[in-house]
Amino acid sequence: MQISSRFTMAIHMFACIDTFEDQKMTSDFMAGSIGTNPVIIRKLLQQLKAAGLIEVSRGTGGVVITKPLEEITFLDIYRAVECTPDEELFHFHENPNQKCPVGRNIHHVLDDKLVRVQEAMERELDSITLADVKKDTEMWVAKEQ
Amino acid sequence: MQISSRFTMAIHMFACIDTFEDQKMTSDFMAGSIGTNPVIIRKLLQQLKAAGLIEVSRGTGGVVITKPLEEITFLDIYRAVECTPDEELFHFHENPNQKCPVGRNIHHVLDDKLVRVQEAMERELDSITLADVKKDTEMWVAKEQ
DNA sequence: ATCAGATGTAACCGCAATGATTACAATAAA
DNA sequence: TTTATTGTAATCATTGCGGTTACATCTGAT
Repeated sequence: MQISSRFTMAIHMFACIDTFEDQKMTSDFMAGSIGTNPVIIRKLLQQLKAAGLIEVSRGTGGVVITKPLEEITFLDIYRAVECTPDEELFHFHENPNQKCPVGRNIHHVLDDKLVRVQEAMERELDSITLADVKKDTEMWVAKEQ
Repeated sequence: MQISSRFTMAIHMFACIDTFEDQKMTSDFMAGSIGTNPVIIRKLLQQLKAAGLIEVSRGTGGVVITKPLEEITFLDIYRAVECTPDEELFHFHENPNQKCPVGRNIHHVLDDKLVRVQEAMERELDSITLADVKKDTEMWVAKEQ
C-alpha cells in the first residue's frame, strides 16, 4: 500500500502559501494548483491546523504558517495528514495462534525489527524541511527563465 | 496507509517452514498458526514462489526455501508480497496544474526527496534477514522453558 | 444591515485494495 | 483409485481514498 497523496498535496499547499506570500491564499486557489477539489484542501487545512502548523482565517480566507520553514519537517506533515492507526507503519496480522510456538512468539521476534524500519523512514522524513522545498522551488522556477 | 499484513504473514510463514523443518509444511498448517485462511496462504506462496524465494510441491504439499536464510532479506519479502504501483512508496497527486509555477515544478522539487525517504526505509529492510528471525525465534522459544 | 466571498463540515459516491470464504479443477503419491 | 494438497476463480464485506454537492457559518466591505 502506498502513502496517500494527502502527503504530497499538503507539501504542495505549503509551497503555494509561501510562494504566493503576498496574496491571500484560498482553498480554491490551492485546489486549482494541485488539481483537486477545494473541500479536499479544506480537510487538509484542518489537519495541518490541528497539528499547529498553520492558522486559517475563517470567513475572510487566508493561511499563515506558524513556524519558520526550517522548523517544519516532512515528518511533521506526514504525521499531520497520514492517519495511520497507532502511528504504526506495518499492519501486523491480528490472530497469530497462541498454541503454536511460532505464533506465540512472532510479535516478540518481529516488533523491534519493524520499529527499526519505521524509525529509519521517520528519521529521513525528519531530516527534510519546508526550507529545502522553498529553496528548490525557487531554483526550479528560476531555471524556467 | 499501512503496509499490509501480507508482509508479516509472509515472514511468519518462513518462520513456520524453518521451525518445523522436519515436517511437511502445508497451507492448512500455516493458516492455523497465522490465524487466517489457507487460500490466503496459498496466494502468498505463489507470490513468494514468483520471487524465487521458495518452491512449492503441488499435490503432495510441502515448501522448500531456496536460499540460505541469511540471503533472504525483509526487502526481498516486502517486494515479493507488497504490490505497490511502480515500487513507489509515495502516491503523488496526479494532476498538478502546469499553468501554476508551483504545480509545474512540484515534481522536480519533491521527487528526489521522496526517493531519499523510500531508500532509507528499503536500506533498513535490506539489513534484516530471515537468519535474524530464526535466531530470535529460537531465543524466545527457549525462554519459554 | 446586507452582501459577497470564504471556511467548516456533513453526507454522499465510485473505486480500489484487503482479507476472508466457498468451490472446484489439477496434481502427485500411496 | 483414493486421498490429500495445491492452484485459482469467484464472490463478499469492510475500509480508506479522493471527489463532489450542499449548506451552515463566519468575516469584512459596502
